[in-house]
Amino acid sequence: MHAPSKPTLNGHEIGHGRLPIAYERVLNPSQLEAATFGQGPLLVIAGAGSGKTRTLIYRVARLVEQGTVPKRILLLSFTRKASEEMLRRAALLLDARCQEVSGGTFHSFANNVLRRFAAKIGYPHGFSIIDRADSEDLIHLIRKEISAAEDIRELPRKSTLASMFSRAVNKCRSLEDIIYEEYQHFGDQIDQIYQIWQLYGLRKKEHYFLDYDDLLVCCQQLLTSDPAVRERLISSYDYILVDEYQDTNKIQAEIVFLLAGEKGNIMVVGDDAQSIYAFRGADHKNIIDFPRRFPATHIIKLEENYRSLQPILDLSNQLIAGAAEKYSKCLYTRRGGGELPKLVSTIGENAQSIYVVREIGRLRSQGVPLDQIAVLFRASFHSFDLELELNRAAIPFVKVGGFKFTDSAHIKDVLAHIKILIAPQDRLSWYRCLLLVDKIGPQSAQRIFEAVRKREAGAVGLLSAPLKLKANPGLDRLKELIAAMDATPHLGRWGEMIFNYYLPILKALHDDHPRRQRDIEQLFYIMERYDRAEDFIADMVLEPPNTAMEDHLSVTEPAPDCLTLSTIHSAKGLEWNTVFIIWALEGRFPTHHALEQEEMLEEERRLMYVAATRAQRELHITCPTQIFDRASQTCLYEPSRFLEGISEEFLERSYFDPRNAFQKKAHFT
DNA sequence: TGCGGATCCCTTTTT
DNA sequence: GGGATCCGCA
Repeated sequence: MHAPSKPTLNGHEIGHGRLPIAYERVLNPSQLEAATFGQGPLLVIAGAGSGKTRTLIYRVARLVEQGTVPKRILLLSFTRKASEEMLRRAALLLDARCQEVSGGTFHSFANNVLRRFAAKIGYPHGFSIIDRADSEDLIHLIRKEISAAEDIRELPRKSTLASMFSRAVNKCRSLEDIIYEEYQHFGDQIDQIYQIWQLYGLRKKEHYFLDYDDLLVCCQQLLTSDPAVRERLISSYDYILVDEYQDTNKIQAEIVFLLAGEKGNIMVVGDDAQSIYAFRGADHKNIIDFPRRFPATHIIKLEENYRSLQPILDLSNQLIAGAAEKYSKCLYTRRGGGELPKLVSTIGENAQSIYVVREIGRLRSQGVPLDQIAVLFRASFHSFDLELELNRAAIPFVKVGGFKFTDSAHIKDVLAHIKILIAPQDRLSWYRCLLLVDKIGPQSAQRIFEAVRKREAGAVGLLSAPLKLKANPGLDRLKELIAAMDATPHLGRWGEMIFNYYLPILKALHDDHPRRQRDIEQLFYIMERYDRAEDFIADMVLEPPNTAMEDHLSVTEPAPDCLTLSTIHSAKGLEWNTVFIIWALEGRFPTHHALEQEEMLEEERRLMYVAATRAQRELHITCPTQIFDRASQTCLYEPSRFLEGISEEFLERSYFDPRNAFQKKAHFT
């Protein structure tokens, strides 16, 4: 028997015009069962590359084909990009109705629900969503406020505080528990930390701020406390489909449960072996608990892999077999052939980069296009040296993951000027704008903000607020900008105004302003697609462009024939002909942060598994040795523990020295 | 009060 | 190499 064939058009699956889709011809029996499943709860355990997305697409098409109103299907997935892509493919398969399916991330779904019922959660005039950086800034202000000048150094820094709070919320634990379990060294400061947490909650209320976690919590609380709202939402959807269920946390699982209602037409798809978001509270036990919450659950397993050649699957199975928790699947393929995955060690980081560049050269000469090659790594800074080598070799690449476009100072600056107009109570954005003005520091910024707030006249209140300040040309320019923006309530016109105002500031602040200027132009290009500033800002917080700026923002078509550099987290769900995993070095991957805790190590292992299963035909793992690690003050030289025990039968080991090409290597010791 | 320079720290993954 | 903080000068 053959693997089911995929009819394709431009690489995408297509149906047969208006003819019924021949599900049984294009899906394997398990996929078919999932796609055509009727009513009731369904759990699909889908191994890597087993056609999970495909199955979901066909299920959406099937439901629509059978007459379900598209809007009444709710598809929750991990990123908006993923769900858009899914619906696009479903539309190709059936027809444009599929594009109308409701969907998005849990956070964007929660946002939509809360906007509709804002009054019920105490925000009759709406709310703004703050991202992680904003939330840290707010915590920072509180931290400075409450600490007597002498003990501020004793307190955890703002990012640590933010992590503590977020973990407590996402894991549904008390702050005390989190501190005692994961931050013992701050046990003495627990009272102050708790006080900061409470003030943080208060400040958010005062400013109508919701952070990422609040979106989920408020949504869950709304569903729990208001049966009428819950009924309305339940009756809005006939079917709920959740992708990547292994990466949901307790609150998200609860939301799913609350939405399912009596009908329980809920399908979740996931793979416990690919759970890599425990650090933000994801609980892969949600998958295991699902049949308990929905006793009538039907379970389907997808184990046949259509992505990778057998040697890659063998290695992946070996990787996950070493896990403490046993996983109940084993991937197999019917496609033969393929070479053993390689583990290549080099002396130093640069030799690793040179190896990757040379291999990419070889692949290209063999006709593999660059966009079929990816380099994956644990943390985004791991690719710095490689990026230099790629530039030297004139190999174009896009980098995904890590620092985001919206994290950079100049983009945040621009967004802050929009935010003060649409949310004049937003203290953080006011501070940000005011501190950019010459001669204005924290003290003046605070006074000005309070004066504007008292006016209760929106951002233009700045023009009439009584400010006891000396003449300040910079501030006058800001006033002019605000007046002009206020007089022109068209988002499309704001870009130019802010640009003209901000450009001199940008030039004075950053010596690399040409690059930053291009970023800002890109931002305005994205902005043009929006009518309402509120929608634009909300999207920038909830779904910021994921590529790390430069010229290839995802606004235009994906850059043609370009190598992909990506964190493993951002590579989830994707696949390439050839994959390089770099820095498979003990202390880097697994990261030294994980070495002490068994659970974190297990997550690192799953991460390695996710990385390896991205490859279709070739897999190269590299391990630079003799790396001095500043954090531990030691020299790192051991390959990742996940590879150590794997026999020669599954992994070919060699040593690469750029000066005299390759040397085979029998064994590591 | 603002600001530039010196010194200390730590360096992950994402909505 | 970049933040956060401190300190001294204008």
